[in-house]
Amino acid sequence: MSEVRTRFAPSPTGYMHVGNLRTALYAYLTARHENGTFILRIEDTDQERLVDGAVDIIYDTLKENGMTWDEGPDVGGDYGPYVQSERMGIFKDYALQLVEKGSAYYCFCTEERLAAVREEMKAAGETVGKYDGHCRNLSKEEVERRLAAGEPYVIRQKMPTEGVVAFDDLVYGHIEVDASELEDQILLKSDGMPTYNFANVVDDHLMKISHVIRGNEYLSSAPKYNLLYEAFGWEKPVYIHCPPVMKDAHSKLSKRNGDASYQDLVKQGYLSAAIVNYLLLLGWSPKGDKEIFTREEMIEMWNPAWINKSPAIFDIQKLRAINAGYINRMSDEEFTEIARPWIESVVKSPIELSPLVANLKPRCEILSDLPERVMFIDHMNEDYDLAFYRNKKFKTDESTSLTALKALEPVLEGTTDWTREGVYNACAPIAQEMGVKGGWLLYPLGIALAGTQATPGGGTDLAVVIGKERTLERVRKAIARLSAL
RNA sequence: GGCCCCAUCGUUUAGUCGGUCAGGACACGGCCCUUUCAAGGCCGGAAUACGGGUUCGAGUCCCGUUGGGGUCACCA
Repeated sequence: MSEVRTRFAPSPTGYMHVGNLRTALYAYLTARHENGTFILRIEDTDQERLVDGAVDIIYDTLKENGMTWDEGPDVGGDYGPYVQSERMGIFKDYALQLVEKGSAYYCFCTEERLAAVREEMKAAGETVGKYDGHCRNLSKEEVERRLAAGEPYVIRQKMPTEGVVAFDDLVYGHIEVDASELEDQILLKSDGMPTYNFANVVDDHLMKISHVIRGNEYLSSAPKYNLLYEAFGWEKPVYIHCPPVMKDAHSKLSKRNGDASYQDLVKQGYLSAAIVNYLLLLGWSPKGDKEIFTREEMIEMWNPAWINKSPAIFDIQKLRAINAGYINRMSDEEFTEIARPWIESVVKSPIELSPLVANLKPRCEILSDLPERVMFIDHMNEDYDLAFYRNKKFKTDESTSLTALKALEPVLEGTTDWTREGVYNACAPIAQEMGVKGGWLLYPLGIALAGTQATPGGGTDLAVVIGKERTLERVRKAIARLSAL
């Protein structure tokens, strides 16, 4: 079996949207699973839509996700150049070869004539569409004469007039289309440049691409591609068309609509590994029930035949859950490292992060959840609602909380071992002495220290984090407010 | 509109050659645990778009209907 070579061929037109990234992932995995070659080709022939810096975004995104390419613009390779705009010289010869073989022909029709024909058809109530084949059977002599006269021309692919054209797709199976449906599409434009369809086929062949992996918007043009391979006598690739990633049931996820791109998600605090893991599962599923995988596991189990046929809606909730899964699996050290900048964006006073980590990790699904959770450390809302002290489960209210805090205050003041264990061991026995549950005593402490009901830890945990001085200060303020009721 | 493709819980999916209560995950609800909130554990509600066939038996095969997507450029 010949070598597996796949390519990711994006247009550098802006940010990387997640559908694109998924296609890249699938192409990457297909190559790696077979110990093949993964190629990056930049398709920048649409100068109108080029965006500065977009190529770097492609490089960075792929690199961030460990999707390294073996051949590409920056690393070279035996089949370059890998930037399409640098390959423009090679296509005319291939188009002429096709004319030579009778599979393509010169067309001298002007845009005006084409427009007129379209108008006529419209007027006659016919379906407007295909080129009418006006130049399909020009004599050799006439072609020679008009070329010599310098008339502008394009080269069109000559489609069969009858029968069916078929191709096989790894996910969609055998697809047949009536030859009469196919248009004599332009291969070489009047400026001598190839159309995308033509350049793509020629490039894929020259780069020895064995598996063509792309979005299923190309499904309808696949028969034409196949015909091209046949006309040249080239070996056809395995086609793998992927269904689109949808924003909702009706529209695709797209950057034009301002939908979240990969970069946006990262900015929002999603881990790139989690994003990729989620994308892997969007439209594809492995054998067992497992959902979180290392890159090695992905490569090992990958099978493109398991790609789904129908569109899949991007579900941010599920991404959140996968992200939370990744965070939970991190070591405290790893988590601390990535969480630090998010925490320090709102906590300026020097604090010991370690007592927080164990409590923060399971409470944070995405990193941007962090700031609001630790905000209270430096900026507590002093006017918090005293009704927060009411808790059904612990049978507390403003009055019992005042009692609890008054009991805790001297104990806290007398505690010298200001550690998790030290503070808890000092406070917990009070509950026993008073004959109450731990929650009755300590729930109010959390409210007094944070001014909110959702905190990254219990009352004594918070005390340790904000330090003895602030703890006493806040407890006394709480006692004052509650006494004033 | 022509052509092509698709159709299982709200979402994402499993269901390989038709044959065990249609399984998992997310979300949702409940319970347990508990110094808050989470996390975790347990339990629960939730789907084969519709109509016809074929068959002893269909989510699975066939036809139709409906719904949705894609594509019909000297764009990529």
